[in-house]
Amino acid sequence: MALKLFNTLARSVQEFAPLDPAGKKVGLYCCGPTVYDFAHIGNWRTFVFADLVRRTLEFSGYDVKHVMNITDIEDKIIQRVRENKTTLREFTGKFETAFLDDLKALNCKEPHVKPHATEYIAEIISLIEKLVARGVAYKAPDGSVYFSIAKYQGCGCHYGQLLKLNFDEMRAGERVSSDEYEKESVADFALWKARVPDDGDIFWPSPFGEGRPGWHIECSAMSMKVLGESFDLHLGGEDLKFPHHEDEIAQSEGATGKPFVKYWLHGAHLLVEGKKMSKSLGNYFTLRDLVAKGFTAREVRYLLLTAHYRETFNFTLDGLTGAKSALARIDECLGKLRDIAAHGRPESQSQITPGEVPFLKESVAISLQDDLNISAAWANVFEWVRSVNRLIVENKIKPEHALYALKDWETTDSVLGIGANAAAEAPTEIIALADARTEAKKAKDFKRADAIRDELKAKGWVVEDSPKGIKLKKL
RNA sequence: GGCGGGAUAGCCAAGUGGUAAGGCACGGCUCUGCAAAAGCUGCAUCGUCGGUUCGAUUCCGACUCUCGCCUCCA
Repeated sequence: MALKLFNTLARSVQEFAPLDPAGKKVGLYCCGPTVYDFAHIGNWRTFVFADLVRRTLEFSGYDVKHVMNITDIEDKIIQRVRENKTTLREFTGKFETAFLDDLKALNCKEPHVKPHATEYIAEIISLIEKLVARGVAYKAPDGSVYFSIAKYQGCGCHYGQLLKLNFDEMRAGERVSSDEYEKESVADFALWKARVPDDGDIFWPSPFGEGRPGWHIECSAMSMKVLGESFDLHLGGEDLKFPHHEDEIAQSEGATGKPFVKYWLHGAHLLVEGKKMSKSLGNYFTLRDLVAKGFTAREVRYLLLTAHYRETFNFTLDGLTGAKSALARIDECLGKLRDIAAHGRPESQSQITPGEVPFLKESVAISLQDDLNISAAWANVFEWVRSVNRLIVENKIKPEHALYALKDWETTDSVLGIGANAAAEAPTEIIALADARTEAKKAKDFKRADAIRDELKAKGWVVEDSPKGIKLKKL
């Protein structure tokens, strides 16, 4: 079964076929962060989605080159650099580091290439020159360079590939009033922004005069430089369809005359507690905020991965608590398998073959190949967990079966990226208490045993009895 | 105003023209000294109104509500 993905260009689910004639190499570009602040949970949904796309491609056997840009020059950045009386590099460096730390905490695979806009000024300038030479860009009286949509369309190019555009019906008035630049047409967008006093020392020389790149041009310049003039996949949040991605297409195809990207994938936004996230509503969370509330990045990743990427997802704190329980169910099952694999169960008399332990990786692969149906994939996982638990109860899992099941899980998890729970080592004080409880139990002093159990719970540890002894788990 | 998504149990969320996956929460049973974990088990006719059909939650239309883009935005 082949991988199928929803291509915004076609507005439909299509079978994925890479540009590579050998059908092996895949170029993947995802619009990265603009580093002016800590990324919020909505941003993370998109990056976790991108990670799932990459992992699914790799799981399907493709050799993926994953590129994610870091936008380190932009209006808001300049404004904040000025407000904070710092330097561009220092300011953006801080948030880039935080971003990459969080990305790692969420177990997102690191992109192979992370180009910075400020390191691609030369490529950006040469791309703009190409557009000017082809007559689809012009220099305005204010010194900025704009992309002319009319000229572009005049060349027979199609502007509006990702969505239906109707300029007559658009709220053009608002655009004009909010725009301070001297464009020929309201729909035109800046490729190069002329230096203004507020920019301070943040500018670069260019054949068009001192200034800085516009917002969209960096992605065209960097993606084509790293992945070629035509590449396979370009991802981003749904809000980027227009104008950002549409403008990227125009700039790129306007310069090269070649198709820019074969498949465009867009991730939907999320709501938090049923409402649009906003700082004033108090439902605006960064990953750090959630960690401070006692949740783990692993739980956040799981929760972000419970819904289909094209559906608006309602992210809630209750949902995170539920994620903790759901993960514990998986961890519990894996822990039992590890115990069996490690110690064996000599009393097991069953003559089952490994084939009786259900396969997981195939069913998950099939679910994900259907336009990343992650919800169905989790259903596969939990059905597997129940089957395995049942076999364990029935004493039908031998060490070799457990090893086999764990291997199957490991392969499956290479695409889910949930990983193992960081099993906390109990401190000696806790172990001593647990031992005291065991002694009390032996003496049939259950009152004391229960009191110790409550004490352990108050200290954040749960003690479970089993035929093989006690087990301590961190709450 | 233009364009595009949604509305499925207490919550989150898949899916299908033939009476609805999975997770969380909740109830019952088994196991347990009691728990926990685990197993078994119970819990929805899919926003409203029409239409097509032998039959619709699934297709079509209308309506209501809701979210997004059109302006910086994941």
